[in-house]
Amino acid sequence: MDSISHLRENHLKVTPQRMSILKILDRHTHPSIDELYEEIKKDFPSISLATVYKNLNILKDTGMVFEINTHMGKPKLDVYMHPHAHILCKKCGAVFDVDFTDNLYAYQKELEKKIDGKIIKFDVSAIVDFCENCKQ
Amino acid sequence: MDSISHLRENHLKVTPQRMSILKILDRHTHPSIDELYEEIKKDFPSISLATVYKNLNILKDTGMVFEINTHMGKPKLDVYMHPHAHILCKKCGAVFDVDFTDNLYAYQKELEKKIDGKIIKFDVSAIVDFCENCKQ
DNA sequence: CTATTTGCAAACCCTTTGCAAAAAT
DNA sequence: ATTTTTGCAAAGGGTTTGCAAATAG
Repeated sequence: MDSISHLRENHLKVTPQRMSILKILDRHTHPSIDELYEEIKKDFPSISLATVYKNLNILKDTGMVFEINTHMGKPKLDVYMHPHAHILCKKCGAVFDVDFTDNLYAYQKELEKKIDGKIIKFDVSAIVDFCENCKQ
Repeated sequence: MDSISHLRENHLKVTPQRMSILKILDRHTHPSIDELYEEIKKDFPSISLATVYKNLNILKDTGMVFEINTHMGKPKLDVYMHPHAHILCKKCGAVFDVDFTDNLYAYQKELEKKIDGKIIKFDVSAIVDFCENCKQ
């Protein structure tokens, strides 16, 4: 579903600042909050950091946006897309997306059976010493 | 490995305050930092919150202790034990441990093959609307 | 026209830091 | 004897809040 429909469904107004946040997060570069802020300022030089925080909180409440705990440095931001896991590089701090596979879906099913309930979000991160780029 | 050996290996002194933190985390009740602080004060009424923070940072650096991002409310604390995943209850905020199974190990192997590297920590959390206790 | 959002500044945490005294090795 | 740790108080930094003006629906 596109961002605008998602906002409308949640009775949220479509403001340029809000759309800019979503557009940047849709790149899936997983910025930290201050990196996002710097990026938005390119389009909205006068945007307030408070506006960014307020929007992030609103978008988190709808489940559209969430934070990734990297266990090192600042948390990174992500927007919802089809189920995916994250690879976190300990060296450079980058976050990479990886798809779920049958094995992971099978574990999810196993868990749901075990707890007799539905998993509404499955958060999977693998921390590695070096990523592709850091291996050089 | 027991806590004392782990501390010695990392050239950390075995202080009563530090041991109290580890003893409490070993219960795997996943307290937040302030819940941990309240708990420690039962044993050390005069302990400083700064001491708790300093110890948590030191213990995180060794990989012994880490934070769980619950995506709601404050982060929770955990100590290392054999590979396990977490179930996070959206209703009450509680964190429960669940074991890895073959399916999850298989996904881990798949990922390691894909990235041609070793996963040093595999962080898996399932968020549910209600836990056992909240279903009532 | 009404309700939400923005931007600013101030307030409010939570976390870290500096330092002297105490404790561990 | 040396080094780390503790506890206190102060500083720091990220996040939230209140409010008037601007904007979206």
